[in-house]
Amino acid sequence: MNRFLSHATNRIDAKGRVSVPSSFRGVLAKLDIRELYCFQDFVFPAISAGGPELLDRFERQIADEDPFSPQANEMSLLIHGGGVFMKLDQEGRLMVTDFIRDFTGITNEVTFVGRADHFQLWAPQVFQETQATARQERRLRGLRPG
Amino acid sequence: MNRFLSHATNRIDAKGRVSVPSSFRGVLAKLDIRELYCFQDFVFPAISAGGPELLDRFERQIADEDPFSPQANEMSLLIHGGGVFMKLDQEGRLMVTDFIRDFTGITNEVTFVGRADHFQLWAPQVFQETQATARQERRLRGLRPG
DNA sequence: TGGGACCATATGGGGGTCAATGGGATTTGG
DNA sequence: CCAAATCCCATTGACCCCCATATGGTCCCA
Repeated sequence: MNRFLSHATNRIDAKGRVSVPSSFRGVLAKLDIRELYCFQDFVFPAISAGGPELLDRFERQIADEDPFSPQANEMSLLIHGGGVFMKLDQEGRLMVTDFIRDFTGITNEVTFVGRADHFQLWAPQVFQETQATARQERRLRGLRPG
Repeated sequence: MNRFLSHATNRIDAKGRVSVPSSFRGVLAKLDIRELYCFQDFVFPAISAGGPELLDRFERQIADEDPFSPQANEMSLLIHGGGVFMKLDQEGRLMVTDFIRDFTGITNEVTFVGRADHFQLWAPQVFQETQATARQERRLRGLRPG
């Protein structure tokens, strides 16, 4: 598989680490991603993680604007100030830093959620509720496929 | 890493010093920056800090305009009158002067914010709020990439 | 078909290394 | 000569390499 799919919840250990699901690590290996660009999502209280080209894409978007404009300044505040590169340890674990905890509300467990070209880190209960809400809204709009 | 990313909050000690995050110091070393050019940001209540070439870039921009124009005059007022050079001590700490405190509202703690080619000093709560607002505006503009 | 060998993943923790912080001692500048 | 800035060292705590254990699943063979 070459994209991130499904979701799984893992425990954070006493040192603040959590295992990234094996299937996600497999995708990372296949895409040759050794360092994760992680940023605070613009819409949900979740951390999004993907390859460095994700940041490149954002920066190209900034470069298309006047570099001194408030909009460019604001965008940089989010993708640079709200983003960071992280690495997995040898066992494929990730440190759950305050950068992640403060923004997501994660405490003891992490729900990993596949999003095709990247994946996200959620507080389990927040993910449950948000997904349920999204499903509900979709049903109300009558856009449910199938 | 060769650019300033992410954010971190450090305490100001009894002598008014604060540690610059290790990752930022690493970038400074890699870019061979020994002296910081610090200036009052044009958009946000934050101090921006980077290498001397930052000032050079601003001055070149002034030089491209009519030197007696109001715009050039105004720009000089900001980058010269609102700027200063600073150095880190041996442990990588920075004196938090009134120049910094008055403009940012910083008192006990400093949030360091990466901005790719420079970094900023914010009052922690002001940063939180400004970033949240930026995220909100981005959402309203419907410009979410990805 | 049931038991057991084998394997992969998740989890736990020891111990070294490095960064953040605190504070005494010394120097510098007005 | 005094106050502030800087140097230097000690302490604490966080992170990371490395190895051990737990847990659950699959495959093979009797």
